[in-house]
Amino acid sequence: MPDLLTIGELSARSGVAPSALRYYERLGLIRADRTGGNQRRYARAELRRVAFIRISQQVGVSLDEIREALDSLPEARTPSPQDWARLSASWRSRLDERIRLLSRLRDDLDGCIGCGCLSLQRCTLNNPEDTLAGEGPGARLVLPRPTDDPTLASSLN
Amino acid sequence: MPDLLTIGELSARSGVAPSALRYYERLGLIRADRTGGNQRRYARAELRRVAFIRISQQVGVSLDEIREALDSLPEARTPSPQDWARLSASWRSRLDERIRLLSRLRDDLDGCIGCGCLSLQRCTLNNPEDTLAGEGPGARLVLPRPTDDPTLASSLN
DNA sequence: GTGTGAGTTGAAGTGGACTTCAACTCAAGG
DNA sequence: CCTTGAGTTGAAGTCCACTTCAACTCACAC
Repeated sequence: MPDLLTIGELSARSGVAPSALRYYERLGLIRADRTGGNQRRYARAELRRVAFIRISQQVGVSLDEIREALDSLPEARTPSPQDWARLSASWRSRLDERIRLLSRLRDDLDGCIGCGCLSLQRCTLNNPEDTLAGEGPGARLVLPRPTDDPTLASSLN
Repeated sequence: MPDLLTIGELSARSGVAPSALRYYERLGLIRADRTGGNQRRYARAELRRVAFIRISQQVGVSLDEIREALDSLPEARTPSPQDWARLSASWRSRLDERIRLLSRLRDDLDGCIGCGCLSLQRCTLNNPEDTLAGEGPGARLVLPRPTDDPTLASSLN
């Protein structure tokens, strides 16, 4: 019934390096039982956690946020399919947003390639939310990572 | 005709911090003239470079690769719209690939949420290239970042 | 029992992309 | 002229997600 996995087995089955698994454990993302000789033994359920972690990273979520999400799982019992579904659904909007952003970038890039502007001068890239037209003339860059500068303005050429 | 920008101006117009602009310069991504007093003065064309850098980062390209791309621009003359178009087009397939991956993740996640498996047990997440079915029974994770482990196998439950 | 490959630890190192700091110098308005 | 905000430098620091290392110990097939 237990059927525990060694760190090497979990690593092989998840595609995550043992060192990374130990790291995840230190961060409180996964847990392991120990043998008498202090070696880790993972319940099969941990495989799901590792899967969730890797998927979440793909969506662009930090390990810290992933930990928070995993903390919301019931401790008493093995998480149910519904528990996992709830967690997965919680990333859905971020995934949508990320896809939307990249698709837009692609479209804009196509447009820019067509006209050769690329400079973001006229294309929608300038106005991430399409709502900044009032703040002075000209272009504004998309801010990929958190940047807190709302005072950008003016044209490129 | 020159109409040069100070680092503060370039920062404001690009949304990139001055420290980052200096960093880009150290890496050879952008360049600046100097005043008699050793202050940077940027030609307007640098704004395009910064735009290209930020767009490229969005696509998931490292600064090192961006530098290589920028190095392919003509040094003698100000890059033409065609030059920029060529560079932008060079990221297009990476952008497509990234979008494809995320879209697929979304679809799979939807499926998993529906069935509650999330564990990647049966869904396509397991087989990134749809071609690994022969290598032993069971699941395989998508490998988001370079991982060189082709020996993963077995089921999740 | 012994050899070997797998596992253990804490500490330190890596790489990417910047930011912060201290100690200065410049540029421009009043 | 003088003040003040903007700019300069190199070195060091930060954050994230790990990896590497040395020095051991375990587990298990023979």
